[in-house]
Amino acid sequence: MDDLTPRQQLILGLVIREYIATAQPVGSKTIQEYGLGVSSATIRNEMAVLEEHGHLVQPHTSAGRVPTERGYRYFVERLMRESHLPVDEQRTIRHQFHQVGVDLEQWMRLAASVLARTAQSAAVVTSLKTEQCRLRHLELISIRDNLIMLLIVLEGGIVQQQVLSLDEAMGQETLTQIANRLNDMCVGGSVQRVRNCLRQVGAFEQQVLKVVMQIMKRVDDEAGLHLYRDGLLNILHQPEFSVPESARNVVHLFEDRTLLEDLLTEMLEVGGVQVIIGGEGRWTELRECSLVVSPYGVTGEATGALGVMGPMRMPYSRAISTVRYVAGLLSDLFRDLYGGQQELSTLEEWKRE
Amino acid sequence: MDDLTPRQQLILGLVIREYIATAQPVGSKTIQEYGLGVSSATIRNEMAVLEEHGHLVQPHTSAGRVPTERGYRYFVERLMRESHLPVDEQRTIRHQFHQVGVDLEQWMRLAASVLARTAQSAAVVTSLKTEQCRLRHLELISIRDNLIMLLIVLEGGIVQQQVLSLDEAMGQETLTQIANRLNDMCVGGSVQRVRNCLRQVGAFEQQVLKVVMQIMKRVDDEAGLHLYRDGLLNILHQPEFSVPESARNVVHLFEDRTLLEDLLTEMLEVGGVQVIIGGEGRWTELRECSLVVSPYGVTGEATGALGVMGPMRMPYSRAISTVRYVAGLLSDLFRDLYGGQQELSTLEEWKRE
DNA sequence: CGTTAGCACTCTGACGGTGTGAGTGCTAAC
DNA sequence: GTTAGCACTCACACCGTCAGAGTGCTAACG
Repeated sequence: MDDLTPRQQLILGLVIREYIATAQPVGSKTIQEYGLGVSSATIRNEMAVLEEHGHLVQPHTSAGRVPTERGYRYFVERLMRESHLPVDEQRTIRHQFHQVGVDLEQWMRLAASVLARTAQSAAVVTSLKTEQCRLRHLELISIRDNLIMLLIVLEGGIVQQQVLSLDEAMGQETLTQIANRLNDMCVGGSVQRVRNCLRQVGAFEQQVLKVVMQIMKRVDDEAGLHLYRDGLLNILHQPEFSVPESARNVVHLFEDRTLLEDLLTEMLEVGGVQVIIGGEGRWTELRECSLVVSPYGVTGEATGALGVMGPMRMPYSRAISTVRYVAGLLSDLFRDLYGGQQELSTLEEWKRE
Repeated sequence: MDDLTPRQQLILGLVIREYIATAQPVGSKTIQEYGLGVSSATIRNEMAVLEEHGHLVQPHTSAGRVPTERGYRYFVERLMRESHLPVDEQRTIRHQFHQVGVDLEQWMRLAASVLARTAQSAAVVTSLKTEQCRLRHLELISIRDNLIMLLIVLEGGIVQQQVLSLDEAMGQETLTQIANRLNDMCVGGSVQRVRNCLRQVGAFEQQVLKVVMQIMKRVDDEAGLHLYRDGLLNILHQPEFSVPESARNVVHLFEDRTLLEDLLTEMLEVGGVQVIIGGEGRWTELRECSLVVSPYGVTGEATGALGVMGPMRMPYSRAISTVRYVAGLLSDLFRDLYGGQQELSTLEEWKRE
């Protein structure tokens, strides 16, 4: 059903490229100027066919053609040649990441900023979500009399904190001893392992471990997910958002955490760069927008998603290569943190069973 | 120079209130309907005077009047009666804060959300900045072979992390010992105190302490400042931002960290709720907007700023009472964390001198 | 049968003129 | 000092017109 003649493909590709560049409906004359060697009438005929197939539409009679959702989809999947980000841009980006040192939060913020700037779109990056998080370290710090801070470091450098109030005051030394004991028992373990430790300790320790489990569960349920955003302004410059109504719509999309979270976490299931065009029927909220997203991180250990958002009329090729490159770069950086460690800790787990 | 007759004040107040409510230029007839007992001609005369004084302007001849920056300023300082947030709203807000438990980040995020919702504006909250931060705890955690994480807890629960790579691998036990030793020496101290410890330790410890100092300095220089934002959509609904150009302008303001940071940190100098109307000549970027901001936190220990942003035509009374209430609430919450501790730690510092 | 020149047709968007209504400033009377 | 009355000024909405872009259709061509 979706078979177009080579000439139709060529014309469809040209129309889409032209429309992406100009944001104006494309007429047969314009296409003729590309030098296909046929008259505008022929191109009109072909365009009429493409319209029948649902790849193009006219905003009104006697206007040029505009790509449909389906047209873009065909373009992305069959007409576009995948390209790589120019090497000098790659170098610039890598350089920026190396400059900030080893800091997860900075990385993700930078990733959002780089994506936004390079793809000239709005960018979103989720924080890492561990497949099933493991405890790396636990610390109890006295804040004052009966207030203490529980600090948890998870595999891969995620730090979580929680203030607890005690019934009776405890000194820092006592707390450190308790923390050391709990560390010895639980480090490297998942929520289940921590639960198993519950029976072997006193009442206070149980209380602490319960909070630890609660936090680990929260991280597992991605409730502690962070969202780093940047470049909203870039897409507000696009002509499709000069109508206040649609501008508000896109700002809403971008501000609403839940929608983006749902969308991005769903992307974790499949690998590689995904392109969502105009909501693709499923996400009615973003019928005007397209997204290019990709998971990143270390499969099976900790993953996140990142992507760019723009109008349907988006320079897909550039967006895709940017997203792919940044996702790969971030993954490499995190692999250095997780990397060898992963094998070691699963080995440990396996031995104890 | 700024003395208006009581009737002029009354009319100015009514014009501003009406304009805030309707966003339409206000004519003499409209004011007459408030029942002042004078004719529209009289009101016109008074309005002409107010225009001479620079409190009102006409967008064009034969249009109603619109308040100027100066008019709003007069209104805020002399005509508006300060009110409190209704008790039931206060209760709702308090309830939300107590529900999330003790978590700085959640508090600030919630504060932004509450401000945005209650004042129907865009809201900004900066994270806390310690006057001169003090080390509360320091931790070294082995991540793998020669990668370790340095974890620093500062007075008031601010946690900072940094990954370090070592020349030679070190076990967790060694690291813990080193951390304990450093803790004993430095806890409770400022950057200066940490510097004093440098001479008394070995090469590796020196390296660690240098990073600690670097991070503490960064926190002192507010470079690690976080910005929590919410409610951009609220102000995009305002008619003044239906022109794409000004919509972009306000999004830019709201997205640009540096500008907001500068503005908010400047507010830390003075206490109480500040109102900035149309940039007040100094901030050309926000000539269309007004801000209501307030510092919060514990004076002399850790402070931040929060506020709302909207069009000049802003319901100042409600904005001010909201900002004041939320700032007070956050301060109270933090005082519980810092509170008694403050006296204790300054005492400690003093004893050691 | 595919291609093309020619032509009639349609629709948008810009332009200009007109009329209405809101709101003003001024003046003269109270 | 206040007010009624009036002339005046704009913004804005409403129309009709016109040019231009682009189409679809038809008939002729190779």
